[in-house]
Amino acid sequence: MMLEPAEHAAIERAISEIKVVPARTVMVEAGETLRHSALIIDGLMGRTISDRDGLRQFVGLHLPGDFVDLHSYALSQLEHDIASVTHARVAIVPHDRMHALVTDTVLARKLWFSTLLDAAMHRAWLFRLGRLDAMGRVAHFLCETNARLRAVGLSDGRRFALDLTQNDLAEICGVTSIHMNRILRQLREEGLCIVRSSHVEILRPDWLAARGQFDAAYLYLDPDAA
Amino acid sequence: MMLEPAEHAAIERAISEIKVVPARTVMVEAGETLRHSALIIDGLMGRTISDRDGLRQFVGLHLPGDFVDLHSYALSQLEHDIASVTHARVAIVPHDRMHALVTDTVLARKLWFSTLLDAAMHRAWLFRLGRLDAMGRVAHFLCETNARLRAVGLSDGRRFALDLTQNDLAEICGVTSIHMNRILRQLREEGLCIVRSSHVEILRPDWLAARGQFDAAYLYLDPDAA
DNA sequence: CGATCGATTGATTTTTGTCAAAGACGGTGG
DNA sequence: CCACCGTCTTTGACAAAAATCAATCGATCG
Repeated sequence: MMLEPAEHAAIERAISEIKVVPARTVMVEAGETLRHSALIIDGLMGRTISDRDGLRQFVGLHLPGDFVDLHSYALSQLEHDIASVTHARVAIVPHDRMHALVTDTVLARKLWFSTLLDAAMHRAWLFRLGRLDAMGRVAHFLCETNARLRAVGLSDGRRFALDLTQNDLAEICGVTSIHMNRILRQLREEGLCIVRSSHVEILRPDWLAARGQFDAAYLYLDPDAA
Repeated sequence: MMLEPAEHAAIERAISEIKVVPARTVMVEAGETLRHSALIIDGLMGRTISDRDGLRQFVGLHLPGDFVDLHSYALSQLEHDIASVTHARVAIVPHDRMHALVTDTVLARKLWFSTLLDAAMHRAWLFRLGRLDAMGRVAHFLCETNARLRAVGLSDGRRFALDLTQNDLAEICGVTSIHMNRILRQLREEGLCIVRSSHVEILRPDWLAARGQFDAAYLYLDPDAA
């Protein structure tokens, strides 16, 4: 989020506790009244909406460093669940301490900005689900995740650790897990990329980006990232 | 947005001009550097992302009263287009005048809140595209639009004017216009609702909501709306 | 070692997209 | 006033994509 050291320190001071969340646990349920937001220290967390049969659609995936539910500060309740994917640790920032933070209008704008980035990512996901076929969706998601992880030093641009099951990927891309399995095999057979549980290797980044019609503009990353 | 009269007046004073946008015109192109935001006075506008063949995916639809690209204030450029659907009039608010507005921290929070509502709607759209079949998507969209129009007095809960072609609906729901046509016929034949260009009549609001698994919570509307 | 969870595969059905062509409708210019 | 035109809607036949059903396989864990 490109915070000044002083801002970073201010946020750190606002942390009331560190919470450990086991893998595959719902941390926040839709409709719950919230009095704090959470910042991911490590692990993966997802924002999910369930249909009437309990089948989930991921509407966002959060990496270490992300403010996972800053939205709840202003909304006070969320219309989706927040669940861990892997084992995770989060820093809890009570909303009443947040009030103090946002009196700094510069920091307030940065926090606002970060929620706007979430919205921009939502829109990219809408494009993905609305206009791409299953393989395109997977390609797009992998490119996005590669870019995001690279921005925080967790990918070298081709390989990165990613602890998602094929079922998780299916819930992200809006397809069945069986179909996801076939798509991953195809990607492997066509030499585009290799996706294993916990690890991704992109063999042809440019081809994959073309297949997923991926353009990183919506991530608003530093242009000079490695 | 539940503004106080004084806040409303402040925003009105910030308007620099009223712009007329003909139907089906791109007002803002992705990547453009923006120095102002727009508030819809009348007409429909959409936020769209095009694929490489120029096929569009709507990632949002804006009604009169909506701040259509408040996001651009903080982002300074957008990663999607903003285009009119019908003929429209918008009020232009220059970003430098916005700076003055957001020194009022209460108003700043309300503007922030309104962008968070956009994000919440994006998430509902993600659910729609990711988990619902074509008929469910249409049902969900119609319920949403009915609820939003009702909130601003433009629907009685069953009938409302809506100037969208079947192709627009298709671009919103992520299906082909041919398939959209078939879905609308089915909805008509099953007695759920009648969609004509420019007019929608919902015959069984509860059935339609069930078919689209629609729950208005994400709109954060006043509970006591008519 | 059995149990469980995730990955994998084949056969089949359902949904949706594609191609091609008409029909309806309003607006425009002759 | 009417013929023409473009846009939107409608329909049918067919192809492609994805879902569903039913197993099997493999690894990990108590």
